[in-house]
Amino acid sequence: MFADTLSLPARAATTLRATAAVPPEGLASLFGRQVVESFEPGAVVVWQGDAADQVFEVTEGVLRIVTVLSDGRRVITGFAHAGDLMGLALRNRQPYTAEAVTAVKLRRIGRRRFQDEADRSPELRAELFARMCEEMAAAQDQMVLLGRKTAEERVCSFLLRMQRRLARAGAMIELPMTRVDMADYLGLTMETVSRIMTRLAARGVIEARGRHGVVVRQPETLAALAGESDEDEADGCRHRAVWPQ
Amino acid sequence: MFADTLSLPARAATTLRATAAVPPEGLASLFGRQVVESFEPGAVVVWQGDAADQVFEVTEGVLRIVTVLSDGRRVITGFAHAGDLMGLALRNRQPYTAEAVTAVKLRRIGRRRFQDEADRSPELRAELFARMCEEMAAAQDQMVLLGRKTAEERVCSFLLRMQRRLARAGAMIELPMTRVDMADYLGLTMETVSRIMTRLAARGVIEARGRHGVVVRQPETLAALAGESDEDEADGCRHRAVWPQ
DNA sequence: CGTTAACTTGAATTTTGTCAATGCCTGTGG
DNA sequence: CCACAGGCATTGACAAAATTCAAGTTAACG
Repeated sequence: MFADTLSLPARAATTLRATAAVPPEGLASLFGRQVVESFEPGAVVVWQGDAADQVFEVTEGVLRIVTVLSDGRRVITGFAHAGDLMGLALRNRQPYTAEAVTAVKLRRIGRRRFQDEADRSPELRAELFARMCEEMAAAQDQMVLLGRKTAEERVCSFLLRMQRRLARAGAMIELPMTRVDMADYLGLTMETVSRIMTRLAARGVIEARGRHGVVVRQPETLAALAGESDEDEADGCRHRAVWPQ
Repeated sequence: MFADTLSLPARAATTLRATAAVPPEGLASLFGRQVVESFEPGAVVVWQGDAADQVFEVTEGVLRIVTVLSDGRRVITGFAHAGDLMGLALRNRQPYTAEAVTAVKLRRIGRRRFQDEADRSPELRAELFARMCEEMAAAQDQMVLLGRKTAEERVCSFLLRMQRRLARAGAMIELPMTRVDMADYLGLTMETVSRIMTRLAARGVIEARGRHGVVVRQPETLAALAGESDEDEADGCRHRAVWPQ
């Protein structure tokens, strides 16, 4: 069953998501039968600590995935856009709160129903597996960003990711979240994010279009500043793994 | 198939790992048939960028999962202990290098073989799913740590995790990795880690036993300093999610 | 028992955070 | 359609946390 999934190229799941509205027996058809729910900006979809007995598919808009420490410090571990799933890592309790950043439409399905369907459909399992791999890869990237990147690199990485997600080079990037959201996602403060955005604009790397719009004027510069030059295939000192015995 | 897995309590997978040496038709029996390979401390098991066509099970010792940025900055995204799997998030290329911290014994299995077995065995799929959920939960925690915790909280969280992993309260914790490894895992410098460890020892919270041994003298203090007081069920302002329509 | 890498400790520096004031979108209501 | 309000964002000055650089120590290994 996993076979088809496992042989996909590393980022293929992204494509998979893009075309998810069409295919026959996977996630799309499963969620397609569910009622669409709507949330106003700021509305909470699930609370940290609640029973985690649902899986969600975002149909429209953007969610923020938030964890709050006891003293109020806030961490955003991710944003969920149209086509993204939430609640895959099924546990008894929600480890985070999910809030609507923009107006959001989504579908939900109960854990039981979801697992029954997964039991039955190899296609669904394959998609599910691909999504989980994708999510783990994203988490990996985020740990690198938070662990070792400078404030500037973090902001540039973020802009780059958003651009890739929206896929149209040269077009305007829509950043629906506030500066505080960006800061809590990047492990910075609002002020630092703001300063860096201003500086990037002053240098002509980006151009601000109101508060939530950005046009990337110098994609190469942005990529260089993001410290993502060659992360994935850096130097030449790489060898095959040794197989002892 | 996922049914049994999905109804496990949030952290049950940890228990699952502990007993993994026994059960009938899951991961253990799959890897049990493979040859055991040995690695010296410092040896590389897989290189970042290599083909990712293997899944590994650590039998003995500790691995560090390392990502290196082009300019040499190093991030450790995790440590793999006995019983842990590596390479679950199958992609075309390894997103990280895995190195032996201590002497390591492990078993490996080819991706193809692994997926065939997963196709066949519901038990294996359930375990696999549980492991992936566990890994995602750990990644989530790490993003919180790296995103918003102070240096002291990071070190204390780390000590606490290590203690939980080794499970015996009051007993000595073995920290096989170097201070640099800890620093690269916690998003700090070696010096900062060292200073904090010294300070904790001076305050009597922990007691150093050589370079790689630590006894926790005041577990409650350590937990408080780790900022993990109630993360998961903080304040009282929590309500059920609203179901519009 | 000596060597050496790993660790500790201290002082200076840097980055980022904090606090506070100002400015500017955006959406509401006149 | 325009004015206004209020949240959101920017900007500046200062403070703090952590890093960097530079010696010293020490533990672990042969």
